[in-house]
Amino acid sequence: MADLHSPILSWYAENARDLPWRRPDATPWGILVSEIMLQQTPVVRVLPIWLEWMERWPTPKDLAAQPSGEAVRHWGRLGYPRRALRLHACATAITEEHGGEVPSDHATLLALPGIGEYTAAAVASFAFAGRHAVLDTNVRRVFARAVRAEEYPPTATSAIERRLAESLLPEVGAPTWGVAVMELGALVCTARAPRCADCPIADRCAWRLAGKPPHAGPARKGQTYEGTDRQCRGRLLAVLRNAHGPVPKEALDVVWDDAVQRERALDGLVADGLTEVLDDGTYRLPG
DNA sequence: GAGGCGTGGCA
DNA sequence: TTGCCAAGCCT
Repeated sequence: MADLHSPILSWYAENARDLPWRRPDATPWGILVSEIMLQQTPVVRVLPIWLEWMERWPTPKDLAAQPSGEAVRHWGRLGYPRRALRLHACATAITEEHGGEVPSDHATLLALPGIGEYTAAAVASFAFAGRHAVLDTNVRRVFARAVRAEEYPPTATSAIERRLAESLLPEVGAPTWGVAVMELGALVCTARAPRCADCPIADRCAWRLAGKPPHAGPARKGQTYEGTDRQCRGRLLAVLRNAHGPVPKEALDVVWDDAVQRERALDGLVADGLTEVLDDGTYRLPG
């Protein structure tokens, strides 16, 4: 395989976006928050929320001092609000068990709520200059195409992908390499309409050289949303976010017609810790 | 390992 | 218009 490092690193030096969590003054906490917010969520939607969080809660201790419901409220419409809850739990664990400092060790990060394999590697790498393979959807797609001549990576991350990513990890400069490949996947080697004309490794991309064969395996399942419990939960939680105190149940009833589904969704929100029922039967974000 | 979990923009 | 997709994690 022809070398990928030089062209990708050169491309990144010229084309990297100026994102606040990539600047030299970004703290490990800021980087951790950005990684959680960016899970399944585009940069443009994360930016304003991240800036607000950093001003409001510049350290883990600041967030831990607030009720978890405040994290959910200021999550806004980022989606997957359980992430806000887990970030709050993260802040509490960091404050109580790690002296208020974000851990630098991959295994310790992995043990924190809401932090999985990818996020642990990303924080250890980007915040602490650790040498870890960061395998997110962008990196997996770039390698699937450039090396394996496949349009898309498999559904679940495989051992083969991990070995490949680790074998490509430079001895020096692993963090920049990781973010560079991610950026290439995000801006050029995109899922739907890759901009091969702008790609620094187009001349050696196995998938392009093979004539860009379309994805062969089983169709990748798309997720429906209209009419699901998820949509219902989103509407219910939006009511609680926008209220500044407890709301009567009637205020929730009006946002979803199907009573059976509505009750199920509401019970789910309570079970997940995203909603609290008070003694008088009103609802609010966790206080 | 498959399914659940929000939201909005774009091809 | 409507699926598809976006720096995943947890059960």
